[in-house]
Amino acid sequence: MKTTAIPATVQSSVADICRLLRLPEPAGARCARVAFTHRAVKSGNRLCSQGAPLEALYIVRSGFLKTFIDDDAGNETVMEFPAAGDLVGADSLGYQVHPSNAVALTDVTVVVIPYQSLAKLSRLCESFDLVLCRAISRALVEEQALRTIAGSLSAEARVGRFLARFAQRLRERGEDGSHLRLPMKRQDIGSYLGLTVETVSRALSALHDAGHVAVSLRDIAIRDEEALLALPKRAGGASDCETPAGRTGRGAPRRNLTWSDMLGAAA
Amino acid sequence: MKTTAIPATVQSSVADICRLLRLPEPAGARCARVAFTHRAVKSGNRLCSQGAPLEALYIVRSGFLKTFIDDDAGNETVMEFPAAGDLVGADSLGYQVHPSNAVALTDVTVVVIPYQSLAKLSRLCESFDLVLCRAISRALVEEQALRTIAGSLSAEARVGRFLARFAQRLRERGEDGSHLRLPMKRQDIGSYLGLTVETVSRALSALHDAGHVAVSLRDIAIRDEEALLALPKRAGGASDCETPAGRTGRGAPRRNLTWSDMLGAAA
DNA sequence: CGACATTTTGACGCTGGTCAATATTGGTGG
DNA sequence: CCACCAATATTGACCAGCGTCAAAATGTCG
Repeated sequence: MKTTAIPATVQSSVADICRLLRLPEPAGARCARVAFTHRAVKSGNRLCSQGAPLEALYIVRSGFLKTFIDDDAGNETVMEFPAAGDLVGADSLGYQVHPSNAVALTDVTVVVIPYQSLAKLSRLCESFDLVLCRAISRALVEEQALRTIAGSLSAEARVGRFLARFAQRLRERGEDGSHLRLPMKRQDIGSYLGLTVETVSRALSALHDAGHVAVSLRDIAIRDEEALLALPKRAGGASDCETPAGRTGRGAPRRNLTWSDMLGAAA
Repeated sequence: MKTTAIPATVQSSVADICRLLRLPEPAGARCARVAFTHRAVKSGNRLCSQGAPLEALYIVRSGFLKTFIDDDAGNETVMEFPAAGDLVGADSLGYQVHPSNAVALTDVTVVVIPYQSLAKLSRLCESFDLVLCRAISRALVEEQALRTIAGSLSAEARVGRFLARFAQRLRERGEDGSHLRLPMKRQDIGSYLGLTVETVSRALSALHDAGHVAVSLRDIAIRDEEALLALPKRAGGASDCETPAGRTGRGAPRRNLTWSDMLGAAA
């Protein structure tokens, strides 16, 4: 939960934001003037609600959230689990109201970018919008990647990828990644992956029994990340089309490339 | 395929682009100077390829495309079917290379927005980037909506929604919408919805037999759009939680709100 | 310690994936 | 114009993965 290298001020500059987003700062920019306030959200509280008018974008500084859509029947579909450095509210830019809800799964702090100030920013800080574009673009790719795996992988493989991806995101944020504490319920994971609670639970048990992870409630220890990513698409055959024997060969040259492959090489 | 109200010039202004995207033009803008060239792509040819360096964004003027991702095993996952007014290549902005392929399903013309000129545009035409942001944001919401239906609806309901959505998109572009000619194969629809070819075919036959549509190969006549959108989530129960009897009641006040609900009211 | 939420495990059935065969279309050349 | 072929679409039979229902186990909070 530590926000590496970003001081605990109550305001953030454009440079801070780019660092958080892990995107290069726009070229010639005297954006130093502009500063954005922070906001704290306690665990369980909402950051924004579906149907509410668009007021601001948020960039997470610390903690975890869950964004979801309530359909007409009342059941929710989880869209993302934003963590430090993720943009929240990007989906509302194209419309006048928020299409989704965001609640804090842990205590959270965010940088607030008021919607009104976006137009002003275009003048004050050229091509700051472009940084936003790139951040939204990334969210889009993430969403596409998720649809790819949800559409073609078995339940166990989806859960495996979810865990590996979560660990990778922790690593990107400077944490260990070999041990993780999930901030969300099984139900949320299921909704996120297009599965039921029971299936998620069973998949976790199976991965545990196979020795790929050690599951104790929401505490997960990653034992064999390779294996998590090499789980079969459907049934029967070996992990992939390549890798004739064994299971991807233990200590193969590639490390955390697999989800990145799908995302197509980060900038 | 007529590009309503947009002249068949070989260049487009910023205003033209906003009209195509169905987004309001940025406020105070002397963007008239800037002009973008067009490009024609014959049916079956590629607009851009996965892994290729990012060179330009495209906005479709006429025709249909298919964007898809090839995973390591060689099988493709269809992401979108861009039509007139849709942005192609938005997913590449956040990275240095194209994460996806785009091929023309029919003869296609696009407006080319060179990547290099995006930075220049920020100066010449303030908040043009913001228009882009909103277009990408819409794509993101579309993607989320798709995951919602793919994650919770039955095969038949997915195909029904797909057809209704396709008809709606034609209507948004000034066409009839009661009769449509699909530009893509069953296989593509299946990949798009997370189903197999056979299941798509069966679903279409079922919808045909139920009288909701008339299917003849790629020519589809929509007979009861209400019914297409009211198909059951899983199995057993009635169409929804509401609507006690019948099937959503034939000629109910709502028309093309259903997918829009999910998208959360267009701007 | 008791009420409740979350997680796990079991049994069963249906949806939809898989394999296989046939039908229809479109394109090409004789 | 028709024979021939590949690509696409449809249909059928089979069965397994996962959703559903039900209950028990474990954890959380007042």
